[in-house]
Amino acid sequence: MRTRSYGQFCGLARAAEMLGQRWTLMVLRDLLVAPRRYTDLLSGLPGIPTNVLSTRLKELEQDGLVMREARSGADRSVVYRLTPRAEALQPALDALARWGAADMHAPREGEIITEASLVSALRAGIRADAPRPASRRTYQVAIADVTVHVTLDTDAVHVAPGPHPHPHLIITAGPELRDLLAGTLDPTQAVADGTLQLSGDSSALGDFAASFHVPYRDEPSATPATPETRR
Amino acid sequence: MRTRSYGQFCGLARAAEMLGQRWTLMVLRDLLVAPRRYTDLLSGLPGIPTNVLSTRLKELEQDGLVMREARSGADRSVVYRLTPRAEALQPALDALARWGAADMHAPREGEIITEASLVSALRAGIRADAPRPASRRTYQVAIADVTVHVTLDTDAVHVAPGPHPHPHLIITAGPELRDLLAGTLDPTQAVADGTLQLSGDSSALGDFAASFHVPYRDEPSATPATPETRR
DNA sequence: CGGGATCCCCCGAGATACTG
DNA sequence: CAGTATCTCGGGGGATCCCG
Repeated sequence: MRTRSYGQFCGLARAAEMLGQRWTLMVLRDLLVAPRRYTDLLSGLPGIPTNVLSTRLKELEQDGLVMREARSGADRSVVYRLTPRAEALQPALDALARWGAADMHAPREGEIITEASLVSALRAGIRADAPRPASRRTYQVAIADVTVHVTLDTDAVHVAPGPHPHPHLIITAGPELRDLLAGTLDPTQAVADGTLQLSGDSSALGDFAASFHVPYRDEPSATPATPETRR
Repeated sequence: MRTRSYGQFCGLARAAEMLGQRWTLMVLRDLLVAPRRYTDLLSGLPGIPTNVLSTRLKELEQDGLVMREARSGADRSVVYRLTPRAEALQPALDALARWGAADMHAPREGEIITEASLVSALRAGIRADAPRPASRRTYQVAIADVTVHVTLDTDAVHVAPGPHPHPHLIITAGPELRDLLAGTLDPTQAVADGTLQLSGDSSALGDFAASFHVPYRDEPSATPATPETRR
């Protein structure tokens, strides 16, 4: 049985009817990163009950947001893939993610970072107005056990899961990467004190930092030691 | 007791934790239009149980999204007003509303149009790239029993609830206004067949139509014989 | 009359076990 | 691997009641 309608001829109400169920946005976030199998989704969303995931996938399929691809063959796996209709959610989910990130400073007790959460955060933070580098640059970003890669093209930014075969620069960090995206973490100092670890062409870090921006709501008053300027 | 966390360091998860409860987005939509009293919200959201509205308002207040203003004085009314933090949701809710409107053609059985839904739909549909008129134009838009007004300034578009004292043009329509926003309703023909009723400076209709755009997902090819198909 | 609080019922979510 | 089955429990739907 589907959730009751809100009874209004309203785009936001329609969206809320399709997306408002618990875990639905998280499932879509994961599928926006890449098509996933059932168990991929389970492991990427710790805490989701299996019956709830099962129910959500059926509802999303019925709403025309998810396609279920049963692969017959060697690996009899089932892959869930977003429809174009669901992919059109990207701008809206990015806006929501930016809003939610505006007062997300550090992980709360027990909060983890997943591949999908990192890709989602970076995609949401791509600045349209960023100066693009003269030539393509590639990065690998690692936090804890998740790795994603970023491509700075001369005309676009791409974020995708997994490592990059030949990145110009490998950035290894912790949740403090959040501050780098906000512009409240001085890159050179962060490298100096080990918050950020670089491997490769360190000079490419500036282009990376300039390509993203996820501001905090109330720019925290400069920490005494680091009077960091913000944009 | 608040809803459980998703356990991830993720802006979208934070947003979902604050906004994902049933009716929350609708309450915020109404408050984005104007501060409201408890009974205003009840009447603007037919079907919401009073205990749910009460609970949502408390949660929103605790999350720093709503301020409760108890007016002592002649009218001892309580007014709920959004905080700046909640007003920052506007772009995200607009994006969601556009997405939800993309396959919202006609009202489903029993669906109504409220003041907040109309203001919200128009605000979500403001095109940033629209040509602005040489001088300010004002409109009053009426559907069924709700009336809102629109101001086309030379550098911005404003949508607000209620009538306008001296509109250049009064537009009276039905849900087919949705098709006008999508660009699939020919204004001159709609006026001719009574779908749109104008009162005032009819020549201002073009500027109005050009200022908004809420496309359908699959743009239905302009049906030459029957311009209007769905209802 | 505005602004809720209280009650009951039931569905949906959480947790876990089990199966094709 | 990809779910279904079952149970419990909290939260939403709906109606009514209460208080200043």
